[in-house]
Amino acid sequence: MPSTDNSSLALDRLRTLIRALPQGADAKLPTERQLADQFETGRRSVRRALEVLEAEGRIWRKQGSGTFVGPRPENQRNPFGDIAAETDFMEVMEVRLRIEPQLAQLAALRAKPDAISRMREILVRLDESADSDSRELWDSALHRQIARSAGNTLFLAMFDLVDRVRQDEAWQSIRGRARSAAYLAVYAEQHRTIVDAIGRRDPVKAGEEMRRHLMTLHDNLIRQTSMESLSDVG
Amino acid sequence: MPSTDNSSLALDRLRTLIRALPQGADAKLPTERQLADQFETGRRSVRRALEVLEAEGRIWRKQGSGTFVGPRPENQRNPFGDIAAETDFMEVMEVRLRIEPQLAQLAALRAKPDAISRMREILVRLDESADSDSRELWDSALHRQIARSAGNTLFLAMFDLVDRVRQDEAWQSIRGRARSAAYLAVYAEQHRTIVDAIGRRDPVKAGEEMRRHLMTLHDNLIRQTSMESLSDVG
DNA sequence: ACGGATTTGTCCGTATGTATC
DNA sequence: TGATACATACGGACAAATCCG
Repeated sequence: MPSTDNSSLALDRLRTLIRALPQGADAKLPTERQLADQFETGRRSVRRALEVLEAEGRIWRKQGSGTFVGPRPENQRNPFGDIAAETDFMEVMEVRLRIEPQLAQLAALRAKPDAISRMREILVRLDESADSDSRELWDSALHRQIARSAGNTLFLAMFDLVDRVRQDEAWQSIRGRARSAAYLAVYAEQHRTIVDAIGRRDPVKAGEEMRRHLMTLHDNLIRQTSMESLSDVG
Repeated sequence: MPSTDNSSLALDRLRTLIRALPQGADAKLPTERQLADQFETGRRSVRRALEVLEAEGRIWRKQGSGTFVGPRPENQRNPFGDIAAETDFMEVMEVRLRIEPQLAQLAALRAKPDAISRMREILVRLDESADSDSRELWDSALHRQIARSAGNTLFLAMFDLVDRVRQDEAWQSIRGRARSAAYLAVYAEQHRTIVDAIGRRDPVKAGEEMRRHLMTLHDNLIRQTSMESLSDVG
C-alpha cells in the first residue's frame, strides 16, 4: 500500500500560504526546514512542492538566500530585445565557434602589450579562483579581453551580445561543474596556449587554438545535456 | 530555469554605470556597500565584479580611499580615444568580411526552398532597380535574407547590429559613390553566384563567393576613401 | 601632530538551498 | 523518510589605509 502523497498536501498548503501573502510584496517564504516542520512532513515533500511552484513561475529560489514569491527578477538589461529568450545553447555555441576565433586572430595582430599582460593577469586570477562563480566571471573576462584587443568596437559590441546570452545560459555549465572539474586543467592549458599565441603575434595559431578550446567546451556541454536528457528518460 | 550569478549581474550593471559616467573625469564610484545595496546583492558579489574591472584596467581601488574610474594615475594614460569615421567604415567592412561568409555557409546548409526562391526574387528586383536608393534597399534585403536563412536567431541579431551601423547616413554617402555604374554588373553577377551556390547546397563555394563579393566592395570603398584623402591634401 | 571617521581588504559565522546516502 | 555533507549568499567584525578637521 503506497503511503499518502505528502507532496500534494504540502503543495496545497503552500498555495494557500502564498495566496494569503500581501500582493506585490517580495515576500520571502519560510525555509524548507521550517515548512517541513510546520506541515509535519519531510523536507523532500516540501522540496517537491517547491519545484512545482518554481516551474509554474510563482516562486524563485536562490541557494544560500531563500525562497521568494513572484517571478524571478529579470536580468533587466537587454538593449537588443529579448534575444536571450529565443536563442538556445546550440545557437550560442555555433556563433561563438565562428566569431571568437576571428577575434583571437585580430587580437594576435593588434593587441597592445599592456592588453596582453592583462590577459596573463586574468589567467592567474582564473587559476586562483576557487568557486565556480569566480571562475565563470574570470573566464568571461578573459574572452572579453581578447575581444577588446581585436580593436574593433563593432566586433566587441557583437561579442557582448553573445556574452550576454551566454551568461543567461550559464546554468548549463554550472550544472556540469563536477564533471568539468576534471577539465579545469584542460581549459586552463588551452587558455594559456591562446594567450601565448596572441603574445607571439601568431594569428593563425591563436585562431586555431581558440577554436579548439571552444570545441572542447562544446563537446563537454553536449555530453552534459545529452546525459541529462537520458537521465530524464530513465 | 536560469540561475544567475549575482557577480555577473553586478558586473553588467557596473559596466553600464561606468559607461554612463562623464568621460575624462576621474570619477569616484560609490562605496562597495552602497553598490551592494543598490544592486540588491551582497558585498562579495560587488567585490568580485570590481576585481574583474580592475584587472581590465577600467578602474583602480585604494584602501581607505575608494574606487575610481580609469587607469591608475601612475601609469601613463594611453588614450586611443574615439575612433574616426574612416576607421568606423573599416570596422564595418572588417566585421562583414568575417561574418557574412559564415552566414552564407550556414545558409547553404539550411536554407529552405522557399527562402532560396525569395533570394532569387530579390535578385530580380535588384536587377530591375533603377535608382541607387532602391538598389541599396534590395541589396540589404538580399544579404539579410541570406543571414536569416542561416537559421540562427543570435547570428541574425548580430547581422542586424552590423546592418544598422551600415545604414548610417554619413556612411551612405560613401556607399553611393562606391556603387559606380561600372561595378553594378559585377555585383549582380557575384550576387547570382552566391545564391546559386546556396541553391546547390555548396557551403564552401557560398562562403568563398560571399567573401569575394565583400572584398570587391571593400576594395572599391578603400579606393574611394583614399582618393578622398588625396584630394583633401591636394 | 593627533584622532576620529570613512573605505577597502580580510576573515568567519550563520542561514539557506542542493545533492547524496 | 530522515540524516548528513556540501556549495552558496549574506552580513558582521576587525584590520589596514586613507582622509579630514
